[in-house]
Amino acid sequence: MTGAPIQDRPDYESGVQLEDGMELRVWLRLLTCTNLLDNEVRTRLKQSADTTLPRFDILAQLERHDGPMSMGELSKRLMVSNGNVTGLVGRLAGEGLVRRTPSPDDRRVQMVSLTPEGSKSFAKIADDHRLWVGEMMAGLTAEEMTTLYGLLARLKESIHDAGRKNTLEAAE
Amino acid sequence: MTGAPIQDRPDYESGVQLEDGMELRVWLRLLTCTNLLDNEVRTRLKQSADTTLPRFDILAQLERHDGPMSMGELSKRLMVSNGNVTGLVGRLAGEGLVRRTPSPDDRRVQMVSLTPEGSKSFAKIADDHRLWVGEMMAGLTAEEMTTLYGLLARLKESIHDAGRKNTLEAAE
DNA sequence: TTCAATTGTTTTAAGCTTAAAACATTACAA
DNA sequence: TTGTAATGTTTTAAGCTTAAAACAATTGAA
Repeated sequence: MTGAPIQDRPDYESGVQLEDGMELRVWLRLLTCTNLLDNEVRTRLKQSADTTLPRFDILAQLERHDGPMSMGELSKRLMVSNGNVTGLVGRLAGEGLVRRTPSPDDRRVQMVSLTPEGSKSFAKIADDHRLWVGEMMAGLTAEEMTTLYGLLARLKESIHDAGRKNTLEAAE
Repeated sequence: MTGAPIQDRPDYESGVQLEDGMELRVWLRLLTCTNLLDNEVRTRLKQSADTTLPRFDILAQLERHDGPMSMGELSKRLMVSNGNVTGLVGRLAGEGLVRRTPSPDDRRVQMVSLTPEGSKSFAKIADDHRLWVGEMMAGLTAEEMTTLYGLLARLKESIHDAGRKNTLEAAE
């Protein structure tokens, strides 16, 4: 045998101890929810389009952007390393979803753009994606979603503040 | 140059479109928050203990568990593949934090346990970890955390329901 | 003009992750 | 008892990810 496929997802909450503080518990539950959703999306992406989230993210950026985009621009927008983009775009090009062309202005630069197939493929996947996320949130009322949205904004700020403080300390 | 180190984190919200529904927006914000926190933790883990989250998770499981644990048990608890555990435990053993011993009862089974250094290392890291998470949530009031905790529970249920429905459909 | 610094990209080495195949051992049915 | 099925683990092939090094081209200061 080969061990059960990892369809079910890490539920970090299973390890919560009595003495753990509220912060840790909120964090672990946040992680659990995100993993559940994230992995559900990845699984369906694989099943229904035989693709991956990073590939989809690249297509999404290209679709949004008007006209071709350089590797560096892609890397910045997606906030992943240059080398990462090199690999992903290479694979997408191999699948015919994306095209690479040297920039006429600067011979260092590679411009990337969607092929017609890439564009078509993205449209279908994006629709599905929206549908899936909608399904998975169907259990929340509009009000709950609004509240959650607001609380997450507060959390985002809080994390940013902590990160900033940490950076300053490290610079001392 | 080598491209900026990826300290800052994917902020998927930057790509949100006007026509995107509330569900998608909540999802992207959730993803952003989790990535921020997750990556902050990973960065600090690397800085302060030169280790990684998966390694830490293994140590945590072993610490919680009373006595040695088999590879398969570890794999089940952490909900990662067997092969993954093989690699992680191998690296931790190389660092002297963990020990592998063949089970006396069943010659297929490898038992894993913390070494004294592993135990000591874990204790320190766990303290730091708790501290970091506390810091990053410091901007939320106790009430906000409670509300968030509750909403995430609802979301978790909702995702589970959707996943179940999907599985049933697939089985048709 | 020339050459050193800067900028854009790719390559490399390493770790994490999975699914599937391979291997080793145990359990159990005939 | 014997051999097949089941179980526990490792190996393999592939993709994602990063940081750092290498490479290529451009910019700009002497």
